[in-house]
Formats: sequence, structure tokens, C-alpha cells
Amino acid sequence: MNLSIAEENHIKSIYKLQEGDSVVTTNALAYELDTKPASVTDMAKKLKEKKLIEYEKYKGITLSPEGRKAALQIVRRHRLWECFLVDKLAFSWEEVHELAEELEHVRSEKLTNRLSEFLGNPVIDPHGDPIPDAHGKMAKPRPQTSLDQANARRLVVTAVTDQSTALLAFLNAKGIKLGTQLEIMAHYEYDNSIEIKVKQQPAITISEQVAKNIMVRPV
Amino acid sequence: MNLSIAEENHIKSIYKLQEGDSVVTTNALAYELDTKPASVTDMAKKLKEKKLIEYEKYKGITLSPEGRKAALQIVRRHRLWECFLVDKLAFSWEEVHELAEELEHVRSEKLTNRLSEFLGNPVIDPHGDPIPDAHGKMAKPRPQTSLDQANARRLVVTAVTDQSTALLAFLNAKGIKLGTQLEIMAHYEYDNSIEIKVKQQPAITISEQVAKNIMVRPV
DNA sequence: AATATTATTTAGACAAATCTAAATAAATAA
DNA sequence: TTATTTATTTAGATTTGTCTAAATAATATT
Repeated sequence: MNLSIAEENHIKSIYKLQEGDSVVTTNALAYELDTKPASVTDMAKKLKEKKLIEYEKYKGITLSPEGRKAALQIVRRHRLWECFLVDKLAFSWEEVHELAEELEHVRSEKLTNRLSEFLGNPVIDPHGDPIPDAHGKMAKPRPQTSLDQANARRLVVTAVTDQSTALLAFLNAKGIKLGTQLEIMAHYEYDNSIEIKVKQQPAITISEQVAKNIMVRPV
Repeated sequence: MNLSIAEENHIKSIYKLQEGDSVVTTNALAYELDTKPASVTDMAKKLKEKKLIEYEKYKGITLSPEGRKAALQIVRRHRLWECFLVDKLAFSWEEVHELAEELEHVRSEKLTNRLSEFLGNPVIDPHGDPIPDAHGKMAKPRPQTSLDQANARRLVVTAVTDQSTALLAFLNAKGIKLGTQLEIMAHYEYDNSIEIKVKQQPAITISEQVAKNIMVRPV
């Protein structure tokens, strides 16, 4: 199956939005891809034709088994390139996403597998997301919640779900990265903001918006 | 200047065909790009508009200074990726061209420069072609002639000008790669074929066609 | 349940990059 | 120099991926 870049991007975003088995709506996908709902409808027809998604008018989209397979390949390439950029080229955490968005579209299994080997077959990427292996299998992510939901006091950052440059740069500035341990000092119910403290840093208050995108597990 | 992949490919091929200062013809460019002359004409208008080429109807194409600069960036990326694939991922000589054709279109100066550094700032690629530096400067290739023109008897392979998989695989099978030393045993005037011998291999006869694409210098 | 709102799809248009077929210019041969 | 061949360009069509505006379906509200 030969996919265009546009098709790959749609498949990848459907995969991303389809947590569990929920259907993905036209609007959500358009928002995720920074495009228009009408364009998504067009693409949905094409991807249905190619049997990569299940789609009925007005009923939303889910990946077919083949679509999921394709998505996992793309995700694999994306996350391996992120590892390469961080581990080998010394890019920082927040810079690699956009570059990986481009590199992931070089569709060569041989290249992908050689790259993985070269990197020591890593199983998580620099954001803490698991990397599918050549067959699409990936380690089940360890249980984690978003920072605003966490009930433990001492936590470790395991992933960041919003990969926008703005958020990642913000976290970087605050000394927060994967594996960073932090302590929750207070919850402010008024605006759901949270006061946290990272070792050797002054305590900071972060908005609910930000907290939602920081995944943590108790430490 | 933001170039599309199609535009980059045209610029690169014009650069390749424009040896010295000769103009590049519509037909030659169409052949090189495996497209049609009419398509080249269309693209020429666009590239002229963007001031990357000099072009007058029926008078052929040359790169403008900005066009040459763009071409050198693309060539730099291409050759660095080839180094990466061969040196780091253990790809063989003849496999890397097609992959580099894709990777070269990731236009990030930071990535390119980091990659170069990671590779130890190489100055020639696995085919023996010089790699432009970040400013577009590259080592003047050492004097070389094609194998069919060479007058010395003992030669070393410095480059291969035709990067087709077929030729590279052929050379690989015959044990000929960059740096291989060979000896010319005979010229056959009848069909301009050449008998050559590589150390520890039986002598072989190669056609003029092949010989033209093997660049050598006396050793 | 009827109405209003929101989500989705359709219809028709557009830009990029390509093509074929026809027209025209340039080069070559008679 | 005229005729023929070759090279190039133009005109108009096609495909892919996108868009806007209008129409329709689904959902929410009164």
C-alpha cells in the first residue's frame, strides 16, 4: 500500500485521536490536522476506498486493522527519528517534533530497521512515548495520569501529550523534562491551577491547561 | 525562499547538467527528471519568476546565483545523508542514492549542520563526490577523467557519475568501489570496450557506456 | 415535539504539478 | 534557400489535496 504524505498524516492523526475504540469525528480530525472538515470528509472517502478506515457518513471514523498497522509504522518512524535527533544530534526535547514530522515520511522498512538498530532498539522516545517494533508491537505504557488528575504528592514526568513548541519550550524553561521528579504543593480550586516544585527550583504555579498535558506516575 | 520538492528536484538537476557554464536544454532536463518537456517548460517559468534560473524561451536554462546557492544546499544534504547511511547504518554503496533523494528534502539548516558535525564534517560522499560546506563551498574535485579517456595504466576509482542502481550493483558485483585500484589491460577499438583488472579478480571487459561513468585518476 | 444550533457533507472552485496533442521556433539537410 | 526534422512551447485536460459556501443531518434546547 503506497500512501501519500497527506494520507499518512490523516492515518496518524486518526490513530492519535482514537484512544481505545472511540470513533474520531470529522471536526476533531480537522482541528488536529489544522485543516477544514470538508477536506477531512474528502480524505475519509479515499481512505475508506483503500480500506484503511471504517467510515460511514455522519458516523465518524475508526482505523481498520490495516490502517492501524500503517499508523504504527508511521509512529515507529516518527519516534525513532526523535530518538536519533536527541541522542545522536544533541537536539533538545522540544525541537525534534517538527523535524520528525518530515523524516517520518521516508517509507523504507530497511532504513527504519537499521535506524532502530543503530539507536540500540529503543522502546521509548524522548517524550516518553513507547516505540512500536517492526511488527507494530509496543510496550504497554506504564500507568500514568495527567498532572491535574494525580492524587500522589511525589510524581515523575513520563510523557507530554501536547507536542507544541510553545508548551515544550515552557517546560524546558522550568527545568521539566522526561523523568523529572516533582512535588505537588497545592491545588487551587478557584481556577484548578496547581503549585508544583521541582528540586532545586522555586515552586511554580501552572494552569489546568498545562497540567492536563503533563503525564506523570507516582514515584 | 521556500521551495517545493518538485522545484528542488528541478534545481538540483539543472545544477547537475550545467557542467561549467553551458545552458541546460528543456529536453535534457526532461530526460534527467523522467518527465516531459512540456512540464519542464512550465516549471522553468515558475523558477524564473522566483529568480532561481535565467531562462528565455527557446534559449535554455542556467542557474542564477541564488539558484546555484539553493542547489548546493540540496546537494549538501543529499551527500551528507549518503554518508550517514553508509557510515552509520551500514548501507552499501548502491542502495543509498534513492533514500538520500527523499531525505535531502528535509530543509533544516540546523539538522544539516548537526548531521555534518555528527559525521565528522566529511568532504566527500560514498561515491567520491565532494560535499559542499554550510556556505556552499566545496573542495575542488581532484583532476579525474572517465575510464574510457584515461591514458595512464594504473588508476584509482574516484567517483561514479551515473548513480543508477543497475550500474552500482554491477560495479559492486565486480568488486569495484571508491578507491578501488585497477589496471587497464587493453582497449578494443572495434567497440571501444576496455579490458580491466582489479587485484585478485579475473580481468573483465566493460563497455564504453560503463567506462564513461567511472571516474578515475592515475595512481 | 418543534425549533435552534452544531456537525457533517456536497457542490463547485482553485493551485500545483503533471500530461497529451497541436502549434511554432530552431536546427539540419537537400 | 527551401524543406524537413527536431526541439520547444502553448493550450487545454487531469490528479491530488485543499478550500468556501450552501445544503443536509444530527444534536441540543425550549
